[in-house]
Amino acid sequence: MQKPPGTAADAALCAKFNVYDQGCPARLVLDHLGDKWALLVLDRLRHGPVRFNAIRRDINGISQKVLSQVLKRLERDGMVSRTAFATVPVTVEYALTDLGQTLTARVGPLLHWAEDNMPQIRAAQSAYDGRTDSPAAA
Amino acid sequence: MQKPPGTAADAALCAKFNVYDQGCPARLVLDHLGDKWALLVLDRLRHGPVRFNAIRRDINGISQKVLSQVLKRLERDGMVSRTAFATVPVTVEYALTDLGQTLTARVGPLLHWAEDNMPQIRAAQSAYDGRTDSPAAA
DNA sequence: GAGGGGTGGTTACTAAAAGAAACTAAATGA
DNA sequence: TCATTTAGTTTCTTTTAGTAACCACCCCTC
Repeated sequence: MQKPPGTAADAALCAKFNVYDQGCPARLVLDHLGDKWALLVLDRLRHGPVRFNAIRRDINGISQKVLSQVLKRLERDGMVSRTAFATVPVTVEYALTDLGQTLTARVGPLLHWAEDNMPQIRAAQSAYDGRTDSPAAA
Repeated sequence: MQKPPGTAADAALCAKFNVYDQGCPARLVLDHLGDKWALLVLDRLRHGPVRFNAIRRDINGISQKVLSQVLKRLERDGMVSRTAFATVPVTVEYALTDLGQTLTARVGPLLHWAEDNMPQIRAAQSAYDGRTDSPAAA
């Protein structure tokens, strides 16, 4: 056993910008960002404008309802623009705004990280599940 | 009105690593990453080891249950290490693993982005809510 | 020696969200 | 005539998230 850790004084490091605070506006944005679908949608739009059903087909498993909700939220937050074309049937195109592009630049690395580190994650999971004291080892 | 957009050919750009695919292992990780609490916990651990109740106090609004679940998941995925000390009462310390640190390096910018771009987001929300055709303008 | 507080959780209950499937409506193609 | 396309909405069911209470353990004060 190691010796007990230092208890306090590190909380001060998180005082400048309180994403940790419930009332902080940044927390409201995080609520939208902390959503796997939103992350995927943002990344899907990275290469240019995409139509509703194209996104739906590409992001395997997303429902129409959720996609509709996510897009509406992202549009409201100014990250995505919605453009309707007078075709028949109507064509709706979603694209990243300038703001959305600066965000997506930070979302991409996160998604790539998951892809690049799958072996380590898999190994960690196996090790964890194989541990005698793990909940998985019943 | 603009002219209709190009329909296909852009789907191929997303073919190399399919985070978009339901079965893809990276998608499973994304399911954990796409969680506001996980993002906050990872960021909270950035400055060094922290104890359970310290995280709980700092991350305003998180419940014990959720924190417990998130930490367990992050530990299983090999991003966080859990160390119990033989103090009384028992002290449990959570810290980022090397893997977790490479991830947190990408999570931080995302959180900072939210903090830095709040004015733009607020403005976009006001503009959206004030639009005559917006759902908020009933 | 009876409370009050701190440690790190788990368990039950409930409120909110996600997911599946059907439906809208107008027009095109078979 | 019927299926398909467009972009969604509506309804219903299942899953998840969150709230609150409780557990055991020990220290300290009163």
